[in-house]
Amino acid sequence: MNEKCQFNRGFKKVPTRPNFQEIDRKWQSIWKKNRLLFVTDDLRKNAEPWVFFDGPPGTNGRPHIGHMMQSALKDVWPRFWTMRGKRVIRRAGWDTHGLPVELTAEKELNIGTKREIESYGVQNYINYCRDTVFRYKSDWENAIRRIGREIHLEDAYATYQRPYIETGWWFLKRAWNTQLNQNGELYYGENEQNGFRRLLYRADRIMPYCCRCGTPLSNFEVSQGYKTTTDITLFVKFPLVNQQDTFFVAWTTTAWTLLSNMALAVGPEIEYVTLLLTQDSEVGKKGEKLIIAKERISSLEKFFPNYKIIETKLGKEWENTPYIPLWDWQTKQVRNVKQHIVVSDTYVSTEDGTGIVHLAPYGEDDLRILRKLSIQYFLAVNEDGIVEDFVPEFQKRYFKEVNEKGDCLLDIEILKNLLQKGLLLAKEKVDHEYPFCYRCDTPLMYFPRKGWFLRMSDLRERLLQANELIRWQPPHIKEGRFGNWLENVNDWNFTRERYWGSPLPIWSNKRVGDDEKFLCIGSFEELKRYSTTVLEDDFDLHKPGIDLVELKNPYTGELYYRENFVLDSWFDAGIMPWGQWGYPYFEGSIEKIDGVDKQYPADFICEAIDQTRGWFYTLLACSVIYHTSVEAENKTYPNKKKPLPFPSSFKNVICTELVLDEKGQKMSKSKGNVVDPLEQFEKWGADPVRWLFYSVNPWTVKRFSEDIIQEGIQQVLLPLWNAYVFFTTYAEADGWTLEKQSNDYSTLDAWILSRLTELIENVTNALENFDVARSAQAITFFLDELNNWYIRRSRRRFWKSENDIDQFAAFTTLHKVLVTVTKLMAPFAPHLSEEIYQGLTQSDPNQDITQSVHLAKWPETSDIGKRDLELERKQSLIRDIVTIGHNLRQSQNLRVRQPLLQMKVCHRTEDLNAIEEIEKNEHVICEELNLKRVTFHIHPNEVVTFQCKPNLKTLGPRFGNRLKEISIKIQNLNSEQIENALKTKSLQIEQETFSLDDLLISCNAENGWVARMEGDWIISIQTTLTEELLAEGFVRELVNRIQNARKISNFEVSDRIHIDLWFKDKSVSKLLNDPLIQYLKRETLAVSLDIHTNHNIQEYQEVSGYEVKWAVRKVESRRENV
RNA sequence: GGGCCUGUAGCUCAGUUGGUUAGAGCGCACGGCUGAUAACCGUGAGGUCACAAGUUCGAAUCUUGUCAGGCCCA
Repeated sequence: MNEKCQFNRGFKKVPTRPNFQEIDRKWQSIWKKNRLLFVTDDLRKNAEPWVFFDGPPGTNGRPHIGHMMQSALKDVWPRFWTMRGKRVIRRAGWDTHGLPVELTAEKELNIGTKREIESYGVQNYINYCRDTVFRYKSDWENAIRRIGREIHLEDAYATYQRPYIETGWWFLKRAWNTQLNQNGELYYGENEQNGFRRLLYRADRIMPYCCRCGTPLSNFEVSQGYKTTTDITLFVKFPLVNQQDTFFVAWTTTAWTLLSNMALAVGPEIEYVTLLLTQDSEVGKKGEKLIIAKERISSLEKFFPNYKIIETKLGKEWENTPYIPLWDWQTKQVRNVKQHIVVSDTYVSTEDGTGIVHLAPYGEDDLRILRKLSIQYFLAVNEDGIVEDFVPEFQKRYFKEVNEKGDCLLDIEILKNLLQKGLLLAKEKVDHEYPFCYRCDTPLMYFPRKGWFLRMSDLRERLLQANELIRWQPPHIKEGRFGNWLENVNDWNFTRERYWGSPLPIWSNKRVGDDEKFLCIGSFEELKRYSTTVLEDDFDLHKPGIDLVELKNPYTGELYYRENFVLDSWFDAGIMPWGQWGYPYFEGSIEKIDGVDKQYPADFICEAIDQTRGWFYTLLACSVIYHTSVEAENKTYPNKKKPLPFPSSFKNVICTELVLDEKGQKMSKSKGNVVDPLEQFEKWGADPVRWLFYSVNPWTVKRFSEDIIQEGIQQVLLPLWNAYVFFTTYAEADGWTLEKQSNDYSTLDAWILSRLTELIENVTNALENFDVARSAQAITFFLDELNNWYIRRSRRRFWKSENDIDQFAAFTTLHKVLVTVTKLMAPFAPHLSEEIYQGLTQSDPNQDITQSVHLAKWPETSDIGKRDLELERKQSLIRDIVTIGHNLRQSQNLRVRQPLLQMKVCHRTEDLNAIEEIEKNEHVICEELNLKRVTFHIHPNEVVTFQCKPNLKTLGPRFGNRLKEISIKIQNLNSEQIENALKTKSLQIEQETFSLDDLLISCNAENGWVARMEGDWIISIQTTLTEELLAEGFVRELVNRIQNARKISNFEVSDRIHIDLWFKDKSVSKLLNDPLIQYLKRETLAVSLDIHTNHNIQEYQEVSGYEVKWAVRKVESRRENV
């Protein structure tokens, strides 16, 4: 035993049932008082690092049970690797910026629009946000502590702190300096290289925008405000240039966007037909030609009853065809001539409309195509929703102005205007889902807004390559959800037009067009250098202060003004590997020990699956950018080469799934089925709740059910505790101490130690592979074997007997097993493991915290010895035989307390080795099955006779009408022939060969016996009961009754008793001969026994068919008497 | 509409490159054990492995399709 034994005080019996909550509190306070985590850090100061990143949770709500699953899982591997000697820095972090915080603040301040925020005062608003941030922090800390997660909370990083923000600036400056050309070549430097473009750029992007609130909305906000509305949709005729009376027909659900029509889009491979109208109608005069997609004809025919198709062309053949704008002022608004032409793009479909799409800069795809083709555009409706003055027909109108009937007035007027010009083919009212502002119910407008982007699409290949280096659990995420996302990755718009966030460190000279220049600032020091005003060292980098900072180019003297954005809080999260240390500027406490280079990349992260597009993605994106920037630097400055970082900032990741309620429903406040984690910890204790999360794969959707918690207690935690109670009970009773060890192991000892070796292998292996459920299963299975075979079988060895050495060996074995198991369980059930481990090692963590199980060396197989597979196989043979024996007893209704004379055992292939092995364990079988003896036989005919029936299912198809004849032959086989067939596994009758499948073999025992063939074993048990056997059975029943009486009377296991017995039928006492009386007394620790013959008692109870009454009482305990 | 996942006993889930009769726990029924355990053990009942087709000597497992549920995205 390598555990340090502080002083040998002997073992103390422990309560039969553990109080999990009390154990939690006890150890949490000891760990805290003795600074376990700090001591751990100190001990592992020079050890090889194993890196864990804690994804920063947002602190704008209370932690729920799903977060607790995260905590439970995140806690396992740092503990495991610490025990294996690695240095694992465990530092918590908080995600403190972003919209959720602002929404909380807005709600509480009862403001909602940017204008309201401005009038409340941006500084006040920022202060308020900062205060809300830590509103829930203590709830989080309590929950994390309560579950027993070991992590530095007192030293948590927070994304709003200056060092973290500065890391973001450092990072963006690197992205700014990193430049790529079309061949994928890299350059690194402040000045833009010819033909290269920066990873960082500004562009327009379509945002859902509320023109009343003056705010773009996030996807989440948009999804809350969908409503069904009725809109007028128009089929509009766009006349072709130089082709009289020929029109493209496009369909739109937002008439007002026609004012900004820039182009028409067709699908390149879609077929378009030109229809000739052969009759005047509402849609047009006879002779007019209309171009629509061929597939749409059937749905549009209703508008033009008489037509013929005169031409069919593919979309791409129409490319670049010019058309006449709907209003002539439209041409004047842009300098570029390239507009009002047909373009082709694969996003066009023929599912609705005409297969021709009108493009205006109010849609994501529209803008993408316009930008791709360098088509300049103008906005006829501004961000306030007002039509610009250059539109003479509708100037100053609001785009969603409605009348009493709810019709949109602007749309109607546009309709009328087009009708007048003969450019309207048809109109339809359509119900569809349209997003409204969830705050003020204003219809949203998709509006192009400026924003800053990271050029992720150019880094797609690098992202995919980095992903190759990651091990995903479950594995399908890698190629599936995450891989697909990377394949289709778009540039990352990482800026927001909000207030509470890290500020974008970019300043602009605010000139128009190509003359606009930017300065990207990489640190506070750099900011001070360029600033026109003096910045104090405690200057807050947040808005609004930062907005007021003006920069001056020292060479040109030109002034620069801040780009008014804050950073996406996902960006904050993505730079966490560097941000948590304030890299490269900040020198803090832990990070001095070793910098970011050793704490990168993470060996392990673990978050919920919804992070695929969240933290998992931004972490990878940032690490790829960083990796690329270092590569670019090395290319540009070959003399100063830096080591290339790992392309991904994490190597292994577990994606956890949702935790549902007991019925499989999503937990939600409105349903009232939310489980409060703290309540659960108080109800069950931390370890039982933790175990729930380990027993099922974390990456499958799981239900939170108290039944399963209870199951874990019953199957794992209580069995472990019970084994511990057993050990301490007898160690105390017999004064066994660690000095009385013996390696003189019995077969059973060797067996359980061999099983223990396997357990170590399995648990270690599973944890190394991030497969927590497998390790939990292995532990569960082992504890069952320990309790229900090893301890049950060895019980008597722990009682005081003449053979001290064997008793010592038993104690030594059980002690070793328990110490090892508690170490293996320490990462899962830290409190219970510590409690038991301390009880077993007799150390005192209050004196020396380094004796904690969490600093123990992780068990290795070599600590125990080699696995003995042969021995394990033999033991399982015995258990098989016992099982068959139980089975046979049951079939004859012979309870185990009734002794039987004999069992015959035979192996049907005459496996002498197996038989010999069983023979050695005859006593075990006798005890388990309450038999007088077991005999072993080589020839089955000594045990049973065989009978055989044909298997008609297999023989039928083979023999057809010969079946009857064959069947008779088979039925007439004698026992020896069948036995022979069993041995050789085939049978020859005349010319036909039969396999064992063709025969339904059964066996019969002689009279007074019952037999069964199971697998290769043939077992027979004698069922005849003699007088002596019945008497013995009766006594064993009495023992049982008296033991129960002892228990009911709460006697100690070592208490000596006196027994009184009364029999209704006085002759019964004759059954009890002296050996049986002695047996009865020995088994019940009775020092005396009276059988009353002279009495008159009514309340008898039936035992084995006899009327009996019994009573017990305690007598002075004198152990040496027994 | 697209992508991914799931569907195995009444319930919760295992099932490892395709390979004997598909497993465990809970629950149920019956029986048993108890000088650690108000606990436990044994036995049994309970499965067309969602459905269909295909590949194969052989499919819960591989392929395709259908159905149902979930998640993400549009």
